[in-house]
Amino acid sequence: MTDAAGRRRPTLSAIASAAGVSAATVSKVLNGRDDVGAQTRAHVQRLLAEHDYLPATRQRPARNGPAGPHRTIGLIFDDFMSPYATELIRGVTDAGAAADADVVVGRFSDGSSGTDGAAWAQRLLRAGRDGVLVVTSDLTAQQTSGFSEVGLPLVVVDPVHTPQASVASVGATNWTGGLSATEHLIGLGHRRIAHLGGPARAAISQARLHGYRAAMENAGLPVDPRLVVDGGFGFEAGLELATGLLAADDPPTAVFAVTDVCAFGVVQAAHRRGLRVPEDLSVVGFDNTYLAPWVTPALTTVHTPLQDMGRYALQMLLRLVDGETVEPHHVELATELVVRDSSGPPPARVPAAAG
Amino acid sequence: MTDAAGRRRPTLSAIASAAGVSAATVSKVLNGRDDVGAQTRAHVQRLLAEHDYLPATRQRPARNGPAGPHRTIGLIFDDFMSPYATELIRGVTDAGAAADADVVVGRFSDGSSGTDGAAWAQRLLRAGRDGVLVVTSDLTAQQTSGFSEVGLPLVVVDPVHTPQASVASVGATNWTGGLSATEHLIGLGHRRIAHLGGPARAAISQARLHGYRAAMENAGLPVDPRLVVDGGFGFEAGLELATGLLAADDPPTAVFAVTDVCAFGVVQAAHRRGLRVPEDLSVVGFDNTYLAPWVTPALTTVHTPLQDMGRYALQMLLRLVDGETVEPHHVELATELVVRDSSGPPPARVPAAAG
DNA sequence: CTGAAAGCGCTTACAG
DNA sequence: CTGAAAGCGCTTACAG
Repeated sequence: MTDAAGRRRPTLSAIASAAGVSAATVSKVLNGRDDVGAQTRAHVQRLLAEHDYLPATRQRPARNGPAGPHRTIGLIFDDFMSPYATELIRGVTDAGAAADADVVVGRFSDGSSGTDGAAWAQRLLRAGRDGVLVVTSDLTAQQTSGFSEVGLPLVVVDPVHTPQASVASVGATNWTGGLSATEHLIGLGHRRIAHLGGPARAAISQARLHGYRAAMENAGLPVDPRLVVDGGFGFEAGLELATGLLAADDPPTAVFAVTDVCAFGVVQAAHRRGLRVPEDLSVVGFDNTYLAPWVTPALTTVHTPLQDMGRYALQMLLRLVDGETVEPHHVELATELVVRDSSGPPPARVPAAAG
Repeated sequence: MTDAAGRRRPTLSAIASAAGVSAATVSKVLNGRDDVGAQTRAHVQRLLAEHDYLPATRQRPARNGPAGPHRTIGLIFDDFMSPYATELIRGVTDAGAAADADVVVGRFSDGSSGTDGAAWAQRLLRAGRDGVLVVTSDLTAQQTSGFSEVGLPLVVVDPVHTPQASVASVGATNWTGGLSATEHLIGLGHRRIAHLGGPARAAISQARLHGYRAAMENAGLPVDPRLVVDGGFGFEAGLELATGLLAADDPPTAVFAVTDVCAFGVVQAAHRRGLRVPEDLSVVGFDNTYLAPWVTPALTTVHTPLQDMGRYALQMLLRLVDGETVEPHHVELATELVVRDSSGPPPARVPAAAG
C-alpha cells in the first residue's frame, strides 16, 4: 500500500517498533481502549501522528492493475448554486474523466479554509489531494503561499483579484466581452446604457466595467455615473440595483449586467415596473451559461467558454502535479457576443412607466 | 463486525462454504482476477449478492484512529447541466463535508458504466470508491446486481424506474406533488389543464402524471387525452410539446409541467405565440430549483427537497459503507407547492391568439 | 498496565 | 482452474 506520492505507509507494527511497545498496545491506543498507561498512550499517539499512520482498513483497496498514476484533485467553489459553477464543473470533470483524475467537489465555506493557508493546504494534502482548483474565491496571498509551502499545486479559475504572478490562473477576455456587449447596445441605437457591475474590488468586475467604458468613449457617448452601479454577481444584486435605476428620473434604455444571473434580476425588476424586455428595456448578460437560451426572453449575453476554461485549468493543474512547468502562467480564453431576444432598439421615447 | 440490527455480516469464508469453493477462489472473484472459471465465478457472484457480502475492509474502521483519507463516494449523473443536479450536488457535498467523506463527481457517459455491472462496479472499487450514489439513471437490474456482487454499496436517488427492492433509494412524494400542483390550478378556476410529462417509462413521470389524474378526477373534470403528452424532462421537450398544444383548436389555459426546466420551455412557447403568462396561460413546474424565483414571471412550482434528498442519500450510503443495514430501504421526502407569479385565474375567454 | 499468543478476515505465490 | 498453505495487518482474551 502506497500513498499518493508512492511512499509506503507505515503499518501498525512499524509504529510499535518505533515506539518500543507491542503491536497490541498500539492497537489499543488506536481503538480507544482504556487499559493503556497515560504516558504510553501519549507516546504512541505522538508517533502515530509523526509517521502519518493510517489503518490498512482505511487505505484504498490494494486492487492492483497497471491503471497509471491515479490523481485526485480538489475543485473548490465559493458557491455552486449558479449555472456558472455548473458549466465549470462540467468542464473540469470531463477533463478529469479523460485524464483519469478524480475530481472532489467542495466549498470554501466548508470550514476547511481558514486563515492559515499552510494548515489548510496541509489538510487537503492529507485528504489525498494531488492538486487544487479554486474558483472565483477570495484567496489571500497568505492562503496561496500556503499551497506552495506545502508543495500542493494550485490553479485559480477566474481569480477575483488580479492574481499574484506566481499563481497559475485561467480566465476569460472580460474587457473585450464588456466592450462587445456595450458596442452591441450602442449599435442598436441606445445612448443611455447602464452598467450593473459586480463587486468593485473583483478583477473580472473591473475588466467588464472598463470594456463598457471603452465602448462608450469610442462612440463619443458620455458615461453617466448614475448609470454605473456595482453590487454583486447574483440575482438579488441585479434586482435591487435595477429597481433603483429604473425608478430614477432619466432611466436607461439598456442595461449591461455583469453576469447572466444578474441580468435575470434586471429582467425581473423591469417586469415589476411594467416594462417589457426588449421593447422598453434591453438587457445583456455575461457568461452565456446553459440557462441563457432557456429564459424568456432568451438572453443576449457574452459567451464565456466556461467548460473550456474548466478543462484547460484541470490540464494545467495536472501538468503542475506532474512536476512540469506551465507556461504561460496566466491564460485568458476568448469571449464572444451571442445575440438573442433580450436586446433590441430603444423605444421611440421615454417609457410611459418612468417618472 | 455487526450491522445495526446486530446481525453478523457474512465473511468471505462463509460465502466460500456456501458456494462450496475455497476462500481463495472467492477472494479472486472479488478482486476480478481472471484465473477463475466462468461458471465458478458466476456461482460465487450470485452468492455474494444473495448474502449481501461486504469486505471487512469496507466495514466500520477503528473509531479513534487518526483522521485518515476520508471515505470516498462517487456521485454519478446522467447529465448535470441542470439546476436539479446542482441542488443535489449541493446536498450531497454538504453532507459529505460534515461526515468527512469525499464526493467525486462523474457522469454516466464517462464510458465507465457499460452493460457489465460487475465490471463497472469493479472499476469504481479500484478507483477507490467506498460507495456510489447514482442519480436518475437508467440502471438495469444487471448493473445494480453488479454492485452487490463486488460488495460496493449503492444508493439511487430519484430512480427513473421503480427500484428493485434490494437497492436502497431516495425519492420524493411525486404523486402528492402532482396532485397539489393540479389542485392549485383547479382552485384558480382552470378546467382545461394540460400535463406535460417526462419520459413515460420513468417512475417519477408516472407518479407526477397520476397525481395530476387524481386531482382532475377528484374535481370531476374530464382528462382530455390530447392535453396529456409526454416527452422529456428538459427545455426542448417543454418548448416543442407546448408549441403543439397551444396551436391546437381548443388549447389549455394552464399547463402543469413535469420539471421546472420543462416549464421554462412552456413559457418560451407561450411567448412565441404571443401569450402572456399567467394572464393567458398559467404554468406550474416541479422541483423548485434555485432558478424558479429567478425567472420572469417567477415560477409557481412544487418544492422537492433536493438538497435534503442529497444529504439523506449520502448518509444512507455511508451507513451501508460502514456495514450497517439501512431500514427503510426506500425513502420519499415530502413535496410542497410554492405559489409564485406564473399561475393565476384563467382568461375570461379563449385567448385572441388561439385558432 | 503490558505483551505473547491465538485468531480473524483476507490475499497471494505456488503446486497440482 | 483450484485450493492448501503461508502470510499480512490487525484485534482480543488472558496470563503475568
